[in-house]
Amino acid sequence: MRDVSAETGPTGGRTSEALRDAALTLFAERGYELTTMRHLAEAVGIQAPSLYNHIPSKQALLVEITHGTMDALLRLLQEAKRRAGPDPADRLVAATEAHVRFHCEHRREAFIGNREISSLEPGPRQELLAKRRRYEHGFRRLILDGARAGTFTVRSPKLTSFAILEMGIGVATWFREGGPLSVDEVAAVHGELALRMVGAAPSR
Amino acid sequence: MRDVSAETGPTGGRTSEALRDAALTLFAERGYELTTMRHLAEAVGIQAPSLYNHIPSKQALLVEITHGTMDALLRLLQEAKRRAGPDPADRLVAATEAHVRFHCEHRREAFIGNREISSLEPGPRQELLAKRRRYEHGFRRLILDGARAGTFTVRSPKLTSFAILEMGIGVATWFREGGPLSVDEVAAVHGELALRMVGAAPSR
Amino acid sequence: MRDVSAETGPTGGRTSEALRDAALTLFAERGYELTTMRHLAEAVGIQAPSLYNHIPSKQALLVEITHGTMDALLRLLQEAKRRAGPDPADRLVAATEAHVRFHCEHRREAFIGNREISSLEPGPRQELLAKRRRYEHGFRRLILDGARAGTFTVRSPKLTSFAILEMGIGVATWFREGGPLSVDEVAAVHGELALRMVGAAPSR
Amino acid sequence: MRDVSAETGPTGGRTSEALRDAALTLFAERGYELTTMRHLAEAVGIQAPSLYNHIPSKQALLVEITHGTMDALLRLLQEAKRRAGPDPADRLVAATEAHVRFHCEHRREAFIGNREISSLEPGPRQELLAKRRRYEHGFRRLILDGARAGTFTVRSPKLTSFAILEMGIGVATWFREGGPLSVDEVAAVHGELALRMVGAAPSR
DNA sequence: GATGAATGAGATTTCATTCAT
DNA sequence: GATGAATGAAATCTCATTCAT
Repeated sequence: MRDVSAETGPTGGRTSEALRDAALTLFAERGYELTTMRHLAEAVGIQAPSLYNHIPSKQALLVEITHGTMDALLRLLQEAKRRAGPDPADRLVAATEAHVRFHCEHRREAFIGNREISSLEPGPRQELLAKRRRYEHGFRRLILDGARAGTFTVRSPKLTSFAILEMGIGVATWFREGGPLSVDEVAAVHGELALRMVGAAPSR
Repeated sequence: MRDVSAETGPTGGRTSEALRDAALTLFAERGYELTTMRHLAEAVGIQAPSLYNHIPSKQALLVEITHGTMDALLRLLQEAKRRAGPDPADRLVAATEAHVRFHCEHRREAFIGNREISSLEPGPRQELLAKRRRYEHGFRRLILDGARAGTFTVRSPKLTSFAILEMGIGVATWFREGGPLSVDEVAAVHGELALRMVGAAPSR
Repeated sequence: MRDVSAETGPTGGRTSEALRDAALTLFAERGYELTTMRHLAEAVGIQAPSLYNHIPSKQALLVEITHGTMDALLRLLQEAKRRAGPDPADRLVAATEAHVRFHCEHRREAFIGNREISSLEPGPRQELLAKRRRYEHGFRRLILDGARAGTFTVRSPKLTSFAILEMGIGVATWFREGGPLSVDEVAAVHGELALRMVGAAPSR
Repeated sequence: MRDVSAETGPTGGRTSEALRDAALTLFAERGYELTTMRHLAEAVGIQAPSLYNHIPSKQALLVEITHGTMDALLRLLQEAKRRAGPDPADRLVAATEAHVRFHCEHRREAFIGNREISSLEPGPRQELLAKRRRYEHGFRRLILDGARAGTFTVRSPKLTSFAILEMGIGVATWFREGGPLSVDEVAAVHGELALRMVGAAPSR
């Protein structure tokens, strides 16, 4: 499950890890703007200026989190497609489940990646939005492929892929590990919802 | 469609209205924290301190926007139910369409209402979250009613209502008046998606 | 007892009187700087800008209070001397009692007149300090006269007059009408203390 | 004579000391409200925000000064009693002289401690007033003891202790080191005045 | 006499960041 | 790696006062 922070970079010390974790929690809870360097420093047990031994800036921390998250999602999407085989329905379910799973298992990352886009500086923001578009296009292609094959019936592939992604993103808002619903259950429900949305649910 | 700004308060002058509008645009674009009083003042054409002749504080502006929005949604939901008659499918479609319509027509309000919850102070935040829960419960009840009547088949009413709401909320992110899709189209697509999600779509 | 506000000027309306009274109370309680025009306006039941129909500025209000107070004290001192006759002891007692009486009966004025000197602008401040010096010199002369006549024995006429005045000023801090001590009692005690201080107390 | 600044706190650096000194001078001269952080910073030779490396707030600076002063006075009173031995007259003179000495040698502290009470926030203000009451009670007890022993004759112990304290406080207003009167002289005069006030002055 | 709206000046404080140690 | 001190920029908000109505 260390996927996301895999490319953290050179600084892999204890404190650097703790800092990243603190940032995830604090950015998710209070938001990027309201999280101060002092908050982060306190969470790690050092003084604020010492943070600069671990990161170049507060913005860099956000960039790393948001881009790391988006990169992980893109990777997961490719992986799901590869594993799922040729059947359009199988592929859509696999992709949807991977999407939802990530939003359960990396709630904070996902939450930040969606809420704090406007806190990114123009450069990183544009790049992130580009990645998001790539990600969405990946889903839309799945839908279009199924439609062309006659397996899916969709009125608007674009709206449908938006809807599938969006409802998965929403999971990060409320999902709680150890809550009434397991990751598997949520993923399965969303997989079936996606199938229904494209008109390919097994007749009951 | 003036529902949202109905409870703007006593100061109904030209400037007060302009201020509210500026806040909607700026809060939506740059976020609450990054919008300064000076930005708002410039948008209205007065000096920053003069804003305090119209609002007691920046936070009050946010509270009014977020709560006004949530109140409007709650009203719209009741209205949709009343108008739709007794059929569960009709009711769900009406509610979903109203939900989506609002998120198209009041993009800024909806966007702020979802993104800036963490910028609210504890009191108003808790109250807003309570209203959101009430809203979601209203949708879930529609689904439960349809399921009990045998019209709907759902694995998880809760997840399903979450998903329907979430995908509607997402619309506020990308919808653009005058874009390729009209409000009616988006609402219709979402209505059908909702129907499919509860297993009640007309066989094709 | 309207002595103090005798030279209030042309504006003698209901509101103007109420304003002066409110200023006395508020300046005494919160201090000049911490009393805002809004506070004063609220106390009078109008809006802040309307105050300017009654006074030219906040500072003018303070000037009027402080100078009015000091003028009243100077007048009272002359009056006491005139009434007391030629005996040095009688004169000192009469002056001390008048001093103390005023600080009981015009607590707020006296308090402000002493505490807010530094809130006066340079011009009025210097003038007020000059009046205070004149007032003190008046007392010192009483002591010097008694000393020259052999009635009083004092090590330092200056320090003694300072001390007598200062202890009277202190009364404004704690005296409360209707409290355990009457004005007459306080005045009598201070009169005797003054006499003792100059070594002219009746042998007991 | 370093009593007052004894509890300056952790930051004992050059700047912190200079800041405290600047605050004493400026608060005494212009008053707390009219002294800005910028004034303080200029006096110390740094930028205003840098002050917050040394103190948590402007108010904290005032609290430290006023409470430090009152604590010092309470200590000095105990000390004077201890040193003076059992004779009531000796004890009263010792306490009065200590009181006056402090007001000569720590004019700024004493002045601020008396004038800026209303600038304190409610909590610290109440605590300070409580300390002042304790201090006054200490003096009053001296007088009551002497009266009970038959050494003193006083009409009102309360008024008398008020008067003795008040006249000492007044010294802080005008005393100037290097002026015509030395600390010793002023203290001696006040000691004798106190003795006369309680009717215990040596027959001349 | 009163007021709503506006304003210029300014105050305290926060914050990300730098730097010498 | 860590820190205390410092800083420039800036933010929200207060305040006395003005003015047209």
